[in-house]
Amino acid sequence: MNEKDDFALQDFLPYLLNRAAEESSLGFQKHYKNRYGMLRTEWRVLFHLGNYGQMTAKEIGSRAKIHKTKISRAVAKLSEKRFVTRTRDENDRRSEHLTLTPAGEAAYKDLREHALEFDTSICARFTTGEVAILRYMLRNLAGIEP
Amino acid sequence: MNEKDDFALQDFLPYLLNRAAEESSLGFQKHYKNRYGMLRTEWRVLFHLGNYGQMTAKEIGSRAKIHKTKISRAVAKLSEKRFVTRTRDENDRRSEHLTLTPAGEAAYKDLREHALEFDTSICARFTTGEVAILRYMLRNLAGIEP
DNA sequence: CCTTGTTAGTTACAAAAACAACTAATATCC
DNA sequence: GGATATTAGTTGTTTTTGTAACTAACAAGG
Repeated sequence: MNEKDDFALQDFLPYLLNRAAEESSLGFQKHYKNRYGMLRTEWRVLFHLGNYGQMTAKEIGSRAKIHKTKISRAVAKLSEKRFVTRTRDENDRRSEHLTLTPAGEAAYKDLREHALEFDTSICARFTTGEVAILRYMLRNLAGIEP
Repeated sequence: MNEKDDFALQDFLPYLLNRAAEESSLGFQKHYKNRYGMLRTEWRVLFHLGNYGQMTAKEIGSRAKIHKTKISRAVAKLSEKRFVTRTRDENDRRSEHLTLTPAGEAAYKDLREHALEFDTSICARFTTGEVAILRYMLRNLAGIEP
């Protein structure tokens, strides 16, 4: 039906990347969804705060490349759940500093444990060298500095 | 603020995969979105039909792991745009065979051109060996047979 | 045949994302 | 100082997705 061509859909990188990302997200989702009723943006925010410490919504947004409306709503949810506290910056009263509460810290540590396990189980299918190359390439593609 | 730990968010594969996928999607999106007003699922369906020839919605769904409701809506849109025609299977009148119209074929070829270019530009940042490893790993992660 | 079960695809409704418009605080420049 | 522009974050509205329930056609066992 179709003349021969050097294009194959299953080799197209954006397609492959999306399929792989969807698949891996699905595997990890159940941890934060079932156990804490979180959305993807919520755990990303939680992880950023847990991983890097106190931050403003703005900083999380620019680091994780998440739109500010998504952050705003995620922070509202996390605040409802008493996982983060918001304190106004006294020098610039527009922005507020987000910090994990002890409960938020506990959730973060629990999820981090599962994340680490999940990550390890993925890597187990490949050699150490392959995984290193994958990470390096994905960071490059994602626009994250090494 | 946070005790040392061997977990770093920017190394977590589901996170990296999603970031890389989003970034690369964004780059390609403008072609099918601006030029043809398509959604992601629509171009995927179009590409499947262009790449593999006539298929049913079911087949596309299982190949691309897209839920049937998304396929259904994408096919409806593509049909409105006169990019695909639907013909009932006479032996099993539940399913219908989807085929690209000449207009659909033209759109596919045009987008395929851009896809190829885009893919090439991505690969240019890496060595041939790295790209081969990346594709192999992503196919594995996505659950696509080599 | 005729009940029961399965499958292809659609539709309806709820959840989430995208986008635009908004408020309130600060910065700039005259 | 005061008009104007920017910035941090929020809210409202529209699209898009996810999920469940549905229709219509077929299949199988009795």
